[in-house]
Amino acid sequence: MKRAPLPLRFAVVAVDVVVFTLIDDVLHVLLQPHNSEYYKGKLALVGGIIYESESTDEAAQRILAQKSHVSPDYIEQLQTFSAINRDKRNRVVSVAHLALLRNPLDIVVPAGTLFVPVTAVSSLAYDHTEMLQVAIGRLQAKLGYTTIAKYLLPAQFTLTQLQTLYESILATTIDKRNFRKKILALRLVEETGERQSGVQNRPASLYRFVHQQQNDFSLFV
Amino acid sequence: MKRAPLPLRFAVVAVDVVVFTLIDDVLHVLLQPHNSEYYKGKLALVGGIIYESESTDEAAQRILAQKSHVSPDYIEQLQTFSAINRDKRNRVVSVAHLALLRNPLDIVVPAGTLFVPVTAVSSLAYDHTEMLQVAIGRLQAKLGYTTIAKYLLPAQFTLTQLQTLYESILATTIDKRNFRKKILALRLVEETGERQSGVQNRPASLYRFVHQQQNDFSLFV
DNA sequence: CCAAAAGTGTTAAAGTTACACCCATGG
DNA sequence: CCATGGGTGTAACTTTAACACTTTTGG
Repeated sequence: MKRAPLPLRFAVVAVDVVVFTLIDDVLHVLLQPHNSEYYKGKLALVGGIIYESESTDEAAQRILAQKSHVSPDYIEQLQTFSAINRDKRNRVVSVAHLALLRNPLDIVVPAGTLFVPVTAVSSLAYDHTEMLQVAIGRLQAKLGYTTIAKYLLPAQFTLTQLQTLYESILATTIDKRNFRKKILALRLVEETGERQSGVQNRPASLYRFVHQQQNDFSLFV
Repeated sequence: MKRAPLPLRFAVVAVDVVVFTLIDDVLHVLLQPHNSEYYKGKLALVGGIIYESESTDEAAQRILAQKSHVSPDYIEQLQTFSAINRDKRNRVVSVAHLALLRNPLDIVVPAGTLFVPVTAVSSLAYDHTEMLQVAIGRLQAKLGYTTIAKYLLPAQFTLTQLQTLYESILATTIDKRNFRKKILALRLVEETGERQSGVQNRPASLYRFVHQQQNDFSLFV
């Protein structure tokens, strides 16, 4: 009779965070040089081991702050990655998170840490390339039925900024008139009464997201 | 200066599985009496500790087979639950899974284990009530844009069976003509050429799901 | 012939798509 | 006055929603 394998009593539970932000209307992800002997020369998502005293969401926040000085405007759990050899050193089960950051340029990140356009990311350490793919898919999907975009824009923004965000992240183009009709008809945003200044063309009206959470519409058919 | 807390070196990583199945067109969930000193008298989802040699998905399959003799037709990861006191005995991080089972009546489950209509479930052990809620929400959402329903129906089924499945799980009613038009227009299913037998009314045509995965339509606006 | 469920079409309303020009501002 | 991006309406088409009767079978 075969002996049953042992329960995994000493699992390392980690979190990894895919932090997205917009720089010049282009989606960037926060990356760091990994600090292990393997995967030499590769970049990795920001991640680390959870403490006894915190949930994975709390761990994600803490690790982001400690390792990258980033304090995201939004965070949610993405998916747990548990392939046996996903980390070549130990058995590590990692809970991946998706985070969004509004003002990347206000942050002084540690040396080596950087924001990379997602289209320019080549292969990352561990299974982080897969995590990034899952995160991009999730962000794209959620743009369609939530107001998650608000965590990538300033408190006040123009409808053109909002449209450009959608076009950039979804890699499509959208008709300006139809986009504005839809967004306004759904009452996702409201005018602040203010307008742009310091532009050398007609200043656009500034909008804000309406406060109550709105997570059940459908922007694209 | 305050000492930093210790990394969690001895986390227990568990899986819990929400197994859904249809019995008499009603959604049921697989439950077992828990076997810990706490939560006396409460039912719990099927769950257990992962092995060193398996991913969480593999663990979910194994634990289901061992503890409930169930071999599901579909399984996916749902969400990871990591609140510090979610298990009163130890720090346990649990990766919840959603599973679907086609033929519950073919299975002889162990004594105590049972399928309970989801509407009849009261409070479960641990955070399993929350897991069940998340699972129901996920299943409902996925009915709208995937062919996940196929894992709850026999290989051949009538359009009425399919519609009843939707109505039952979504707790709505649907117009028969509109439902059939939509399902057929999307080419989600095709006629097998066979018909019902042994019914004392006009026998319905039997359909099967078209093979290729279809995960990007929208059934309900 | 009766009971039971299967199967089928049309119309009005709503929503979506495609498309082009004038407006306001700063320099 | 020019360059730049802001802002706006309509018509064709597609999709959705509402609605009731005839058909086929077994008993």
